[in-house]
Amino acid sequence: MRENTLGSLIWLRLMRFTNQSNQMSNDFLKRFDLTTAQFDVLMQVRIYQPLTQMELAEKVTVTQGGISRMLVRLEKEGYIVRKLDWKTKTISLTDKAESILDRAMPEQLAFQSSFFDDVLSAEEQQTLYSLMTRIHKHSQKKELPPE
Amino acid sequence: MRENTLGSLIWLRLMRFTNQSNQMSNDFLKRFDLTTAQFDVLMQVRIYQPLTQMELAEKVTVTQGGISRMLVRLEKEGYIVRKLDWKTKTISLTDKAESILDRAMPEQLAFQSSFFDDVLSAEEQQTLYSLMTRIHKHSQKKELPPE
DNA sequence: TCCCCTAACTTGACTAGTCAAATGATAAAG
DNA sequence: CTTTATCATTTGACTAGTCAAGTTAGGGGA
Repeated sequence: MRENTLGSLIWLRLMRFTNQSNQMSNDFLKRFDLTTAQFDVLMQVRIYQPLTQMELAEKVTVTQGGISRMLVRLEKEGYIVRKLDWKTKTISLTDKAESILDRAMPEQLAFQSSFFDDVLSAEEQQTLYSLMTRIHKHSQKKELPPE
Repeated sequence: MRENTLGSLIWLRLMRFTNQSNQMSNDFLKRFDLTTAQFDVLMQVRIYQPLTQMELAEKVTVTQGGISRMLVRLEKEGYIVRKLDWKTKTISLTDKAESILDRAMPEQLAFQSSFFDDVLSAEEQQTLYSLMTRIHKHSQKKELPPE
C-alpha cells in the first residue's frame, strides 16, 4: 500500500519536526512573553535595524501583508517603533525589546541547539547543516512544475 | 556579533526551508483545489479510516480544537463524512476525496521528493532521513527546560 | 502647478492553528 | 431514575499567515 518515496518520507519528518519544535519553542518563550515568530522578527530587526518593511518581510519569508500585521502587534506591545523616514517606514527596536532580547537570546539559542546537541555528534550536525543548506538554496530557485 | 551555535543555524534553515516548501506546495496543490494541510489530513484519513478525531489529531500533530475546525472545513467541501458511531464520531472519506487523492497523491509525492532528488544522492537522502528521524524521535520525548 | 505613475504599506476575507472554557453524551453511583 | 463523572468535541478569543484589492505619498512630466 505504501509506495512512498524516500523524499516524501524526509518531507514528512521535516514538517512534523518543525511543527513540534515550533510549538515547544512557543512554550519555552512564554517565560519572556514572546512567541517564536515574534522572537524571529525581533532578532532580524536587531541585526539589520534600521530597515524597511519590505526588507524585513524578505528576511523572515513572509508576505508584505503578513509583516504589516505582525508589526502592528509588535508595536502595540511596545517592542518596536516605526518612523516615517522620508517616504519609507523604518523599523527599530525599543529599549524594552533590546533588554528582553538580551535575556532571551542566549537561552533561546541554547534551547534550539539542544534539539540537535542531545542526539547528534559535531560531525553529524555539520553534515546535516550542509545538506539542509543545499536543499534550502535549491528550493529558493525552484520553479513550479507545469500543469 | 554573531555567536550563533551550529544548532541554531540548522534550526533556522529547517524553519525557512519548511516554510518555503510549504508555500510552494500550497501553490502546487491549487490545481487539485487543496491546501497542503488538507492534503495531509486527507491522506491520514485514507490510510487509517475509520478513525476518531483524537487519533487523527495525534497523527497530524495538531490540537483537538485544530482538528475540529479543519474537519468542519473539509466536511463543508464534501471531502469527508463524520458519523456518530456509538459514542465517538468516526471520520471517513467521500468518493469525491478518494478520486481527487488518486490523482493528487502521485503528483504530490513526486513534488515533495523533487526538493531532495534534485540535489542529493541516494546515500545523502538516506543519511538525511536517518538524522531527521533521530532528531524527531528525540524531540517527542523532550521535556521543557526548567525556568 | 496639476495629474498621474509607482512603490510602500494597509486591509478585508480567508485558512490554519493555539488555549481554555463550554457542551454533549454515556456510563456509573446513589 | 435522577445525579455525577468522564470522556470527546466544539467554540470564543487570539496569533500568524495568504492573496488581492485599496490607500498614500513623493516624483516626474506636460
